Amino acid sequence: MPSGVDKPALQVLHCLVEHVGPFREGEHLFRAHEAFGAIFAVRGGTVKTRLIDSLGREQVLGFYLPGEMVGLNGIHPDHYPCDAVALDSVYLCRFSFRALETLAARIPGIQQQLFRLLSKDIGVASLLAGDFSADERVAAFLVSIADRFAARGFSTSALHLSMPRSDIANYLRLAAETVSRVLRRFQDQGLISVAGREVKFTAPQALRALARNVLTT
Amino acid sequence: MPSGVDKPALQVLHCLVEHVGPFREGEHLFRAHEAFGAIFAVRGGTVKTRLIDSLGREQVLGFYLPGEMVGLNGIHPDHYPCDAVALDSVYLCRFSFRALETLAARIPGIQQQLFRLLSKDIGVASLLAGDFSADERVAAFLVSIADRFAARGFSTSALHLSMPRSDIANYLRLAAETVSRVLRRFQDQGLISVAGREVKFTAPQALRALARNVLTT
DNA sequence: CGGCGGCTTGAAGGACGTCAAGATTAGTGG
DNA sequence: CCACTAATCTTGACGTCCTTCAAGCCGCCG
Repeated sequence: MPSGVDKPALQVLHCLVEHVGPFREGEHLFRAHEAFGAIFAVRGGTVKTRLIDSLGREQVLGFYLPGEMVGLNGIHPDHYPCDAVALDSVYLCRFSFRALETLAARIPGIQQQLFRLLSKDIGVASLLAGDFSADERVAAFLVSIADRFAARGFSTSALHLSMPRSDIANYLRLAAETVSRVLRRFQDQGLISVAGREVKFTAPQALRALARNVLTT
Repeated sequence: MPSGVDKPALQVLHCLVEHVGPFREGEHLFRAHEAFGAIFAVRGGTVKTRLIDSLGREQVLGFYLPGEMVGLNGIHPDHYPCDAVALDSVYLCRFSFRALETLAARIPGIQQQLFRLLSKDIGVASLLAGDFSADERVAAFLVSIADRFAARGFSTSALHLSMPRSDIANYLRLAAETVSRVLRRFQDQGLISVAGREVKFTAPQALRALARNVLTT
């Protein structure tokens, strides 16, 4: 996770880490309003975060792939601001935040890294914030997932979506039918090839061009 | 600003504070990509933050009223991620961030406060993130501005919008014409009374009911 | 095999954007 | 004090993108 942390610091870190899992599809890592106690690094599987509003409607906030951190946004009010749900079999590293925080006071690298991760989460919301077309949103979503997998060494030409269309649609603030139609059109245009949740990139440049407006904002 | 900071700490703070201004309408507090050096507290006037994308289009990110902090989101990459522009005559307190950061290492209250302010900025984006109707967005905008003024002791029944319709529309991801139409309809429905940039709240409960879905997310 | 949930596809309707033209206001100089 | 200009704001007509509603399809598991 941190690049600028020396060896003794890493050894202290190991004391804080706890391997947990597996969580099965639909199980909760934590729930909204629970006391904030830890942040999690995904080792395997996929996690979605979501919020249920007063009318019972779900709002998908984000997806977390292997190598990414979940739960950071609970720091402020000392309780988690959303649910975290496993989308398939999920394995995690659990970091006790109390210990991490006191550690941060002693090792400047840690504190900076926390600030960095926090700030990064602010920027991610921009995928939703702008007034983008359905095409741009879906393209940006695919590119974003692909890039994050690629950063962890997975294939760059194909990927598996572990979430249903309805979750993608909800996350992108579109109707599930619209996502379906856009994927179909992308396939007809030769940009991708879709079979259920398996996606192959046949014209990655064109897809990236569509996504550019969204992701560079 | 901080409630849990004792008196000697406040005295140190005074050394970091520098009164600046006035900035006139259209003047920049800072610009995107500039080196990050300070955060600002608004003493008087209104500030908007915005981003100009590669195609030259403006994206309004937020408005800052007296008593609020601008520039926090520049912490991570060590340069400001957006422009900050005065909407009228603006007076500020300038906090050198380097000094603030070293101070934070010694006084735990400060560090917590910084984390708190950072996390708060994450949540604000939710006004834009959801798929809300134009009515809900405009209502939420008005309520949000009114509440923030109220928190500083200003009138709760009326307010002055210091930004043009186009900025409101851009911020809410709507067309300026739509904002105009919604305000007109709100007035026809007896919710508010609009005269240019002056807004009176004639049925605050009803307006708040409209905004609820947006703000409680 | 039969049912169920997720995915796809089509048709109709609505919400908002765009375009274009006025109305109002503020600011400026005579 | 008044006329003139230039933004800003409003209002209307029309088009478009996306949602909604409804039905059919596919794969999976009992």
